[in-house]
Amino acid sequence: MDYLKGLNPAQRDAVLQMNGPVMIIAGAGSGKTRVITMRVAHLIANGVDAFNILVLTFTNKAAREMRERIMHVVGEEAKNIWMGTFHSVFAKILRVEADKIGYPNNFTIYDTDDSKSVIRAILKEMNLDDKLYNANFVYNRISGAKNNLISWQEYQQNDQIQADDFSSGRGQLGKIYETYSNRCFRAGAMDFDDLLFKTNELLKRYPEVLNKYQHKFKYLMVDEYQDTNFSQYLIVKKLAAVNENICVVGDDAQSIYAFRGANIQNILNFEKDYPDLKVFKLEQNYRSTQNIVNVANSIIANNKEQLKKNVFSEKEEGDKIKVMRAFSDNEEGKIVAEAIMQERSTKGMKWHDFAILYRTNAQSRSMEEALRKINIPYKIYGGQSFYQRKEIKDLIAYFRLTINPADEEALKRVINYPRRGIGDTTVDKIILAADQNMVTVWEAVINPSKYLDGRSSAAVATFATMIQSFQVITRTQSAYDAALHIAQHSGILKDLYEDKSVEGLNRYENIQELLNGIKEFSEREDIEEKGLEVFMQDVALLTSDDKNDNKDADTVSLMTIHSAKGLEFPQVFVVGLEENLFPSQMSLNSRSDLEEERRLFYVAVTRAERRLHISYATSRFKFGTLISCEPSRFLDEIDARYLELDFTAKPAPSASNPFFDDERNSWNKRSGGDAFSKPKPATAPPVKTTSILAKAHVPSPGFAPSDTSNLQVGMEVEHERFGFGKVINLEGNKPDIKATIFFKEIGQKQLLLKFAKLRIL
DNA sequence: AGCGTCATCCTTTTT
DNA sequence: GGATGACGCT
Repeated sequence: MDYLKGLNPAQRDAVLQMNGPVMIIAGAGSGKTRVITMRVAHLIANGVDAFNILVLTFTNKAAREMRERIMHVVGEEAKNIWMGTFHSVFAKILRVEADKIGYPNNFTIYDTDDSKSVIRAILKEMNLDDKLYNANFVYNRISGAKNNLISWQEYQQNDQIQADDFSSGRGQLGKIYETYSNRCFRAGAMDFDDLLFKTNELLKRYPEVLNKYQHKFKYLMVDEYQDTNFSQYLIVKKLAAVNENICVVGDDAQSIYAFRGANIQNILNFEKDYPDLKVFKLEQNYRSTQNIVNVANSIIANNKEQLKKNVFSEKEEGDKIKVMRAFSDNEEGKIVAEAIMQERSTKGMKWHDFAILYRTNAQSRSMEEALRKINIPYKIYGGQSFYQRKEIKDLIAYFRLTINPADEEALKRVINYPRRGIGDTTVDKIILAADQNMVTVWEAVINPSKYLDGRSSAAVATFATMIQSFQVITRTQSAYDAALHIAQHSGILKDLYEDKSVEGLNRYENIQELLNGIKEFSEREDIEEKGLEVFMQDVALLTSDDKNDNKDADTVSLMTIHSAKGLEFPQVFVVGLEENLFPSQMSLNSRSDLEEERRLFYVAVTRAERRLHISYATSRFKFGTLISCEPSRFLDEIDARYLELDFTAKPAPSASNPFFDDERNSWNKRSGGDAFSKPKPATAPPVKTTSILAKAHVPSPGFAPSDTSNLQVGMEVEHERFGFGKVINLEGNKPDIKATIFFKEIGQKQLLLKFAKLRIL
């Protein structure tokens, strides 16, 4: 019972409550992971078979770390626990049961890119306006439906949904959803949402299957319960229905995945589902100083929807929270980098004691550049995953196609890469043929003479033969041997080897790295099946940091706040506290979205153990144009007595930026309680420039092109991008009149009048 | 067919 | 500033 030592009374009670429904409301830093770990250990110590325990986590990383920690307490037995993300656990179950719902057990998992690509193809075929039917929008709509367990049939029959779609002019969404579902089914593919949707279908249609897993998983635990969506909620509820040994752990204040369908009501209403629920609240924060906890509390107090709790710290009061202002995103990077440099040397800390957290991935670049400039080692987490790089996806697509030849997205990706003379026209014909004959696309590919004319059919036949040879190899050889064979004989390795550019070299190395990873897999001794097929089962569900984490490396960590959830660092820099960035512009329309942003800020702040720094910039590049920014409203919400303002940063003299006037500087310089509130300077519409090059021209306020039909030589004009100039010649007839204009900043240019946007001065 | 150039859209956030 | 798709040239 050693593991009970070092737990506070609330923690211990939660651990000891083995049976029946349990909800643990765990404030930030309150030892949540520790409680889950110990609770599992306690179950095992009391005779529960590890095979009967299912622990669902939110990330693979969380699952892995938890398994390790449990292993420390209970030993090897921990390996037998079912533990993983919802997606990975139910993908595993679906592989076993796939035939019941009409899928092959080697089904492909489509990632978001695959899904959107399918949607784009459908939109094109249906000839729909891709602005109204933006692929992203459509994807989210379908995803939302699936997360709420609305099938395409139900979608089409639901009056409310149909009314909504028609009133927004998107009446075809139901039809798109239908086609999308059929297309995925034909390809033997499930998207992320299907993994949960189809699990629900399976459990609903096959009571004996449900029964089997209900008895297998006698004890269920769900971490980050506040982030579950309806689909996940229902799976858990069904699995727990017999034994009701369900323990959910979460913190409503840290619910930050509503955009993905997470329903905060799942935690707020848990009590209604299980009347004899035992609730435990963990309120003591062991992570952060009092100042940090107080700041976090003062932020979250602005939210209406929340469970009451009183998070407190008994650690030292700690430093005040430092707020830094920069004049540009690049300068923000610079002051953050310098602050890290200084804190490290004066406090004798390590690089890995620091983390920089941001709202969007795009913000990492300015941080990276600044760190690199003064030689601070860093590592970016998240962002583009290793598995999302083009060359990796290409090779993986060959693997996918070999394992599941129905996989249309994989086929489209590699049928003509490397080049083998099968162009878009031919591919379109194949897909059309498959549609018309109600067969899989692969069916058409292996019988090209039936569907195509002689010339293109020969190339397709060669391709089909190649893939078939890969299938033979894959069935008989180890994952590594098969993978290497495919990399070589597909021509990918050769194609990349011949590219001697720096990027080409890099791509080649990435392929090598993937192959090395597969080799490692092939040499593992803890699994029996080591074929490529088995290796591939997890790949779609892996994310970047699931690969090589060498946590020993002494580097500063950079990541989005979302991916920082569950982590902690001695010193944290939260950057980009600006309106329209954090809170995100997308969140400003609804109260609930804004509250989610606020919870996200809460998560960011509570990552810090000892010292928290917050920064914002008064201008930044967005979509390649410079815009000016206002400090985030969240800064106003923090009780000023916990803050220390550091506005020492001066605009770099070289960056003589026309957009900062003294007037603007002055409102930011006022310190005190309302340091961030703005006397609403008549903010001109965001200042736009086209590039940072000196030649960039800023159009006059209210720039509007004039009617140029009567333009004469000698007139002075302004061009949106080229600036001011004088017309020195006109030639050509009516619609095609060409003007030669001499621009002050750029020099002479020839412009077609019917296209050029000119303002006559 | 294949390649290069131009235009457009984009941004949340992740399994 | 970057990725992706359309279009036009070879």
